[in-house]
Amino acid sequence: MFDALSTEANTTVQTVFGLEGISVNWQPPREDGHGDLMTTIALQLAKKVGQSPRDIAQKIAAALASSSSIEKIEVAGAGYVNVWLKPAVLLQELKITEAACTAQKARKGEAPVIVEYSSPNIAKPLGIHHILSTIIGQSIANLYEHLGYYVIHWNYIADWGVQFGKLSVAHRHWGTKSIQEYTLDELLTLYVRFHKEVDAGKPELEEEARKEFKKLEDGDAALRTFLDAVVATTKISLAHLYKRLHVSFDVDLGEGFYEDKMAPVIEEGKRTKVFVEGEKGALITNFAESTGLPPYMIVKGDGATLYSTRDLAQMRYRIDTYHPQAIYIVTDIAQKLHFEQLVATCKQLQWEIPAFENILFGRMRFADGKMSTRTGNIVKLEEVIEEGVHRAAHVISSRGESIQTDDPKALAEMMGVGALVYGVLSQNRKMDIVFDWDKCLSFEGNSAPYLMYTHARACSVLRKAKVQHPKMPKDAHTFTTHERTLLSKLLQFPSTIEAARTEHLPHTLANYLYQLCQDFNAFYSADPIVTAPEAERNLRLALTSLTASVLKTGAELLTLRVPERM
RNA sequence: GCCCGCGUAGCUCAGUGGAUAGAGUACUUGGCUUCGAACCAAGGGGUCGUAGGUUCAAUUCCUACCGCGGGCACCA
Repeated sequence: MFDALSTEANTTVQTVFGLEGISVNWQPPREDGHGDLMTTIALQLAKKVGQSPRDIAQKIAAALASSSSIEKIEVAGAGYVNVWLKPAVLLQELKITEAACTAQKARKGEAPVIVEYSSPNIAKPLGIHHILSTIIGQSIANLYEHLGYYVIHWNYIADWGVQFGKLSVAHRHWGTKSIQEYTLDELLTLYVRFHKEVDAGKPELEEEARKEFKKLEDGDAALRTFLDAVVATTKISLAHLYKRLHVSFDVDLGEGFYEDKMAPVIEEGKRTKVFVEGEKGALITNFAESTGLPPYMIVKGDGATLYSTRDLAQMRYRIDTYHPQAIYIVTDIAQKLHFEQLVATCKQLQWEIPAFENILFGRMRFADGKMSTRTGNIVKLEEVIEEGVHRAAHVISSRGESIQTDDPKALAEMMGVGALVYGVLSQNRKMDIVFDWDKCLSFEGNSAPYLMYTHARACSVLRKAKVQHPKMPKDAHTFTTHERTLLSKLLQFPSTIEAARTEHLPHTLANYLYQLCQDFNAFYSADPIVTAPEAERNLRLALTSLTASVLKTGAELLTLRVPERM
């Protein structure tokens, strides 16, 4: 922000105090009444320069007072320097916010960023907890894309493993129809039945399932057909859900894809002695004691492969095929160790891997215990969405005449899905969440409908004024407090999305949008817009229009949608 | 046992090496003859888990402890 001022201030401080390489850390003040920008540079320099913070601050203020961009500068408190900028400077700066509302074109020739998220299981409906990886991942991918990165949205589908042996066994024993005809719910019922029978005294079923899966691994054609049918059923259901959530993928390779890509990796590890024999004939990697990492199993004692084997093969495949600049994998915190071991193993294999981060989020659980697909103790994502849309429809119909939308059904969808998604994205992803119907479908206060309402309200003002794209005035005599507060907030949009991308924290954007709404609504109720004198009217309409653009852009980055009427 | 994350208002959560720690919700009030009241404005409510340490300045960084959650070889 404000490059000209920054340069001027740096030069000033360096000259006045004879210091090299000092740069002034300008920040937007946290509270009103401290100007447009503030700095604590005087406090930081006090010891180095051997003067009191207030004296230093006074000297900086005196030197900068004549700057062409500064309207007022003052020293406050222990030695803060607060700056008020001239209206023309602030209005000029808003152009950067305007530009930030348009997605940047992908930079040519730049290596891709792979974002892996959602990663559902096959043959089971998505549970409510799947919303976390799905939405957090999509919003992070959106941020990268908006800021000009070439992003590969990657869905790593769990379509391999002993669970298919179990499913096949369950189908053979208790199946009621041909495999293609099952719904996901029915497949889940079969899976739950399997575990019930095991627990009820048929442990031999487990062994049967393992053998069944071994047959699949050995290329049994009938089982392959079985698996393909189940995958097809699952994908149809997923596609439907992803569409409602505004989530999309470029690649959706399953674990099975890596079946023939693991052997070379295992060979390489053996040859380089990175993989060594562990207990019961298993193949493991040991790490230096300084890493604090426990051994990592690559191949089981019976020769079967694991998650880790496939992830190594996948790493190799991604690097060789896409040459990505970064790989980000969005998973819950329980997988942290696994990915630390994966990266450490890659290093021991001397693979040159790109920037890598396991983007973690907290666990979701029920107030009365864990979610478990084994027992069927699962709240389905789709039923939560349906409930949200249902509740939204109820709110809409109860408002009767005051509703302005011409499509209540679409609005209910937008609100119901939005409430759920906003609930996830407005809090720090690292926090654990206890599932609660009312909490995750909130329509009040800091929630999706508040953003939607504010956007609809801003659009309504522009309709009333009969202007579509009002131009931001080049100058203004003065600002009201509410104009200035709103304007400051609008200025922060570009740095907010950049920080949300860098830190992989979409909730910082959600919180910013919420504050923007608060500032706009306070401005709206204090300052007349359409009926104001011409100069004020032009400025206020332009601020209203820019607020609407920022809200829409920001919301869409979070996978939300906002209406023009509601 | 070892390792990781979290602990902020009654509840649900933001936040930061810096000025008086903020929202929502709940409670108490005020504001529609005026651009959308799904809104705005005002009020009460806090030993920022506990104890030390570093710093001009710590709720923020470091250490220990307590509480909760997770992980620690044949699941993913």
